[in-house]
Parts: sequence; structure tokens; C-alpha cells
Amino acid sequence: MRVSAKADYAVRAAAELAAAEEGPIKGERLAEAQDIPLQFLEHILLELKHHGIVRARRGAKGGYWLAKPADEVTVAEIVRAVEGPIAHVQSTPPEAIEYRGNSKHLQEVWIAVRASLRSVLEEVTLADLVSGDLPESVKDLAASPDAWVAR
Amino acid sequence: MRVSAKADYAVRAAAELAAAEEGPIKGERLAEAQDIPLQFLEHILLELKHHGIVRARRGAKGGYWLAKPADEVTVAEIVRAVEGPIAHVQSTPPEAIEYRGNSKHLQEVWIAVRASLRSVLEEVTLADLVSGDLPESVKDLAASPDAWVAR
DNA sequence: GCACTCCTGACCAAGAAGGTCAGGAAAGTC
DNA sequence: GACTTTCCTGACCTTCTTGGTCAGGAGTGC
Repeated sequence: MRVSAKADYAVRAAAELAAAEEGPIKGERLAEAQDIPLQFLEHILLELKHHGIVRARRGAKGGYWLAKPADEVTVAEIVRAVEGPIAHVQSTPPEAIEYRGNSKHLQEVWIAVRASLRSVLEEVTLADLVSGDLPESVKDLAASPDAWVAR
Repeated sequence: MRVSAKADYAVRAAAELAAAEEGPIKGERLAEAQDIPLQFLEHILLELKHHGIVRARRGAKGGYWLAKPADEVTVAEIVRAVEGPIAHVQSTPPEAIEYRGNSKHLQEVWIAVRASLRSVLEEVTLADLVSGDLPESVKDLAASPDAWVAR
């Protein structure tokens, strides 16, 4: 139930690309802008490329750019690209598990967990992230002071 | 962003305890009822005990029982007991991370993620789970056919 | 005293997390 | 064509986590 460094890095780098005004941005600049180890970041960018989220060109004037407009890329896509499916239980999707006896309804709970994660991650696009103008539902969740205290 | 086997097992065992009518239930019975490796389960139950969620007695007529009424134990407590804090990013709580540049608002997104997880896990009690009568908000999330398809 | 059941620590294999290193392969520049 | 630049790729590494198993100790009840 945690967010890996990789996912965090991936979203941050993608946000940086989303904000880029012109031309390809090279890995080094992304790494510096977001303080991410360069070589690790390059592996991450490669994964994003393989998932069709990012494009790249080598050589002088080379670098990375988004394969799609920033308002068509969701945080969920990026997280899935580097972490795999969201909210799997024991490495299998919750809808595929059979619960017996008194835990019969646990399946619905895990499904709800996944749905609630999706309702945040699939709604926020890179454009939202860069502009700071998040969807209302997400803003509301983050607005409660209670959401900011640890437990 | 996944649910570990341990957390799944813990909640299932706790549900079984919540449904118990009388006296302590022994580990073996829990293991059989929910098809969990016994020795692994005993470690999990010990953790739950250390977190004050469960009590136990040894010897003949011994076993485990809930330390609190089933409607006062939430799924969130159980998950935290065995998995640690929910929705930490890079092993630190989202409110403690500093984001720079174009990922400034990512913090709000992770906070929203945590809040949405809490809105499910902290609302469902073991009593809800056993009766199948989940809170309305959770039911609603799980009711959408969309929530049941993989992505 | 004995059976029963929990309690605890040690151990273990496999995989993931979070990187680093070395070199190859395109693209642009002179 | 040589050279620089930047991405691309696989190998490797250390530490931690996951999902267990094993062996024995310590209360409890009869």
C-alpha cells in the first residue's frame, strides 16, 4: 500500500516534460530539475517509452518528450507503466480471488479500494499537475486538514 | 500500490474472529477456515496481538479473540498493524516530502490518494465485513461494473 | 505431569527496490 | 569521416521485503 520511489520519480519527470515549452528535454536536465539519480531515471524513461507515454531521440539536440498532449496523460498510466497493476492482492486482481466463509465480502472491499485509487489517479492529468488546477474531487480530498495528518 | 498476502490473511483471520460466537478460537481453526498456512498465520496473529487488536491464551481451551468489539475494529487498523503506514511515498509520509518545480502539486495528489484509501479502509469495520452490510460509500464504489474490470 | 496451544527467534529462497557501471547505437556537427 | 552528444541496454550490486518453514520454549488446563 505504498508508492515506490520509481513511481514518484516517473510522475515528476513526466510533469517536467509536460511543462516543457519546446523541443526534446535531455535526461540530465530532468534529473537535475527533480533531483533524481540520472542513470536510474534513464531506466525509468525507457520504461515510459516502451509503454508509449514518452518518445525520445538520441544525439545532440536529442532528449525526451511526451507522446501525447499533457491533458491526455493520467497519473494512473504512469504509475501502471512502472509499478504494474494498481491494487492487486497477493499479485492477483481482486476480482479473480475467491473468498470463503466470513471473509466473503472482503472482495468488495478490495474492489472499492481499487476504485477509490482510480478515482484519484485516473482523474489527474499531467496538465492538471503542472497547472496546479486539480479536479474538484481531488482538491476536496486534499483540502481536509485531516488528510494531512499522519496516522 | 498493492495489498500484501499478509494484510489479506490478517483481515480474513480477523473476520473469522469477529464472527466467532463463543470462546477463544485456535489458530489451526482459523488457518483451515481461511486456508492460510498455519505457521505464517501465527506470526501474523502475534503482530495483531502486539498491536492490541487481538488477545490470546495458551493451552487447552486456548486460542485467539478480538480485543475490542467487532464494530470498533477497522480494516485500516489491521492493515497498518501488518503493513505499516498506508500510502507512504518512498517510505516517508507524503506530507513530509518537498516537491520542487513542476511537480509541486504532486504532494496534493499523494495526499488525496491516501485520503481516498482511508475513506474506504477506515470506514469498514469487521462487523460490516462479516454481515456484508458495508457502508454506503463503499458499497457505491464497489457497485459500479467499471470497478470490476481490470485495466 | 501431561497434553495442548500460543510465543519467539532463526532461518531461507526468491524477488523487488533502488540504484550503479560499462559499453553500444543513433543523431547531429564540423 | 570523425567526433560529440544523448539515448539504449544489459549486467551487476546491495539491501530489504515477501512469504514462508523449523525448532523449541513457555503458559494453561486437566
